[in-house]
Amino acid sequence: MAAPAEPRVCSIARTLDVVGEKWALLAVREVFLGNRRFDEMIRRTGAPRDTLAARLRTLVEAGILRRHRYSDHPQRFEYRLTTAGRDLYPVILTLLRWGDEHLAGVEGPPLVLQHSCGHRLIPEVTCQACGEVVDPTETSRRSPVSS
Amino acid sequence: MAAPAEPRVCSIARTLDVVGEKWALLAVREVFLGNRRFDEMIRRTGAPRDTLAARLRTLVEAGILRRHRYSDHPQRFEYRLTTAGRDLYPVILTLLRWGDEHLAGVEGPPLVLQHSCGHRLIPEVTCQACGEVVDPTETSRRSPVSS
DNA sequence: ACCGTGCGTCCAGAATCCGAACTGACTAGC
DNA sequence: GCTAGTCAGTTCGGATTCTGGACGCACGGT
Repeated sequence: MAAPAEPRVCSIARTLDVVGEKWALLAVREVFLGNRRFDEMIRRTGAPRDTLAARLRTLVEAGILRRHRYSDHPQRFEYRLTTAGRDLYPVILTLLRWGDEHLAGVEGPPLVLQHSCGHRLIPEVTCQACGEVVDPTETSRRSPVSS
Repeated sequence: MAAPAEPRVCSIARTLDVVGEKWALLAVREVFLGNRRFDEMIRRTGAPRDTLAARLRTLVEAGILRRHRYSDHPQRFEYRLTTAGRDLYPVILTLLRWGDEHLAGVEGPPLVLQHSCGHRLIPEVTCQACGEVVDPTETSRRSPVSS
């Protein structure tokens, strides 16, 4: 009986289950940029209202966003990042960088970030232990749990 | 005439147009892990064959994967990363890390990577200019193109 | 000739996404 | 008071996309 080798259990897959749906990360992007309200997100992302509403629900359920009431009488909510949501910043940044490098038109990157050190922010992924920039050829797998 | 404020032009959105579809990044993950063949990817990702075939096509069109013939007579192809594809490694790593931190079960991360420096790889996103770990509170927007 | 493997395609149904219109609770202007 | 406008969604029918299962085809081994 040939082992069916069921789908790899993996944090990448699990993360994509949560933020991999269309518009999810764009909603998170908007919150990072300070646009926390529904209609503003609709305008800035171009998502259908319906879809955005569904996405925000799942992001709240997943603990990435938090619904915060900013008006009582017409009940109005805005969406804020939780700690887990803020931890998505590296994901956003690496996506941004890839797009800047591989899809930027002649006009260059449409959104440029500035780091507090005074320079333009160019995000790099480094090894926490040694600080070196990480390259696929310099990493290997380490004894997984067996399966 | 209220400005409709059309969707933000943004490298994140553009990147997601290319790799944001379901299964796309899992296919790329498999190639990073060395599984370059169709059936192997099917087994390891759990994607439907049809969907994977479509995804591989778009990834090839997008210049992320390259089809490489490894057998002539039964024409057989495997999928290899292009330079642009290898540049997705940071995206994969940040997704992995987020999942490890926020979705790992009691068993801990199912996939552990080792860096050539000898330590377990824990990827961090740092500023190319100053080397500091990047925090959302320490970045700001820099003169966008106007819109 | 027959079975198994590798790499897909084809198909029909299910799930999801889409845009536009609508609701409901207000606020601002006249 | 009446009309407009804003905000945060929901509802709706139609368009897309995903899904799993069956099928096709070219081998290779026995």
